Amino acid sequence: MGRGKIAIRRIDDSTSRQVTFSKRRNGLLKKAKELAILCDAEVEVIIFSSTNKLFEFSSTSMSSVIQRYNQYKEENNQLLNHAPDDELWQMEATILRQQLQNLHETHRQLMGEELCGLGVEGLQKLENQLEISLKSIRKKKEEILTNEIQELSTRGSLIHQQNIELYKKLHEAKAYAVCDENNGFTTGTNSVCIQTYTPTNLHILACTQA
Amino acid sequence: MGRGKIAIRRIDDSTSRQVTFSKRRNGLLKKAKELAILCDAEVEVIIFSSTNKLFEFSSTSMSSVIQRYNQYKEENNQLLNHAPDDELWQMEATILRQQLQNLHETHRQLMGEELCGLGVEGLQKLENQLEISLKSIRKKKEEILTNEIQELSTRGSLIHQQNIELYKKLHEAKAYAVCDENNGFTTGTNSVCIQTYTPTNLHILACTQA
DNA sequence: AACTATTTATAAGA
DNA sequence: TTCTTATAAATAGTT
Repeated sequence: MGRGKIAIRRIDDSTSRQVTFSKRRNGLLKKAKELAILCDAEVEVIIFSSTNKLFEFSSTSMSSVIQRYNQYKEENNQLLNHAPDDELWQMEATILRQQLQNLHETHRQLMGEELCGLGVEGLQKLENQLEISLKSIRKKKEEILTNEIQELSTRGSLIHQQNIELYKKLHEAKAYAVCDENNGFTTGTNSVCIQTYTPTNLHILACTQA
Repeated sequence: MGRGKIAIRRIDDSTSRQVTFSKRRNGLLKKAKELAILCDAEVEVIIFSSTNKLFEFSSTSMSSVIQRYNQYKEENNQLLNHAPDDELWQMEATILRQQLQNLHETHRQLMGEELCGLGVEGLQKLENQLEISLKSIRKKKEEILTNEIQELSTRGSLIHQQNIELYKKLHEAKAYAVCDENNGFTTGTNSVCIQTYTPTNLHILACTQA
């Protein structure tokens, strides 16, 4: 795949080999990753360059794959000469992995994937379960929203109430200030001012703060 | 690289995923081999399918690569090489148990239980997912039912067809029996015989079919 | 398991 | 190393 075709054997030219290594290494790692994602597989790649540099990819954890690999090989080769502790933990891990796998399958079905193994009856049961789930989820959502609205509304009217109080106080303060001014020099305009503040402003307030 | 482009994410259809796995697995192993040869590198690939089958490639010996890998890692992470086997397994079990627990929680939420940890947004996402699931499940169910109906219908008409054939044969047999009585006479009589039988039987048949 | 239309990887060159 | 581009190779969808 390139300008020309090359035979699959060691590239003699060192520079060219280095360049090809870099390109193909990336290609391999990319494809490993894609395979793992696309096909839900556990994939692990280890590469040592001729200059002894390490490159790796692992879809899960490297050590877990290696462990699993060893486990697989041991099962096949029947080289089970383990210390008891080892075996116990290993067994535990195996059981857990199995459980995880089962749960994974159920989970997929709940997500509407991998329905092939199910008959009409199974599908119906799944459907019923999901409808129950939906009902429960919607109820919970409504509950939260209702609460939020309730709270907001309560807080709103509280604030509004405070506002009214504040304006009342403000008004009183102003009224006193006017009275203070009247102490020395009296004019007709002052009394007019007081009267215009009292009822009208409170009404306007109620509108703007609501 | 195919008839169409695909997004790199888990393939939902299980058959398709299986096929792709098979193709890409071969591709990956081939490329690993080529890289090892072309660039004189030590390459190792381990693949576990979602059905837990093992596939592997190693340019030298697998255990030697793993050993080398562990040696390489030893510098950064002493745990992998130095910890006794049972500790490694214990670690693995712990990780698996954690994964199981996480999946369990998600599972409960899909079942409409334990929704307390979720906000409105999370609930909405869950709801959307379940609706997608339901759609997919109902589609599958309908598919199965439609197929069943189709099959029954096909089998029904097949049986009916057989019925017609049987009646025809029966009639012919009777016609010949009548002709045998007329031993040696010409075709004129035969055709009359047939005509008297034919329409009646077909009529009866037509009624049973409908 | 083949086939083939496309997409992707990459060899060569800059 | 990185970019470009012509071409080889891989593979998605189809039969």
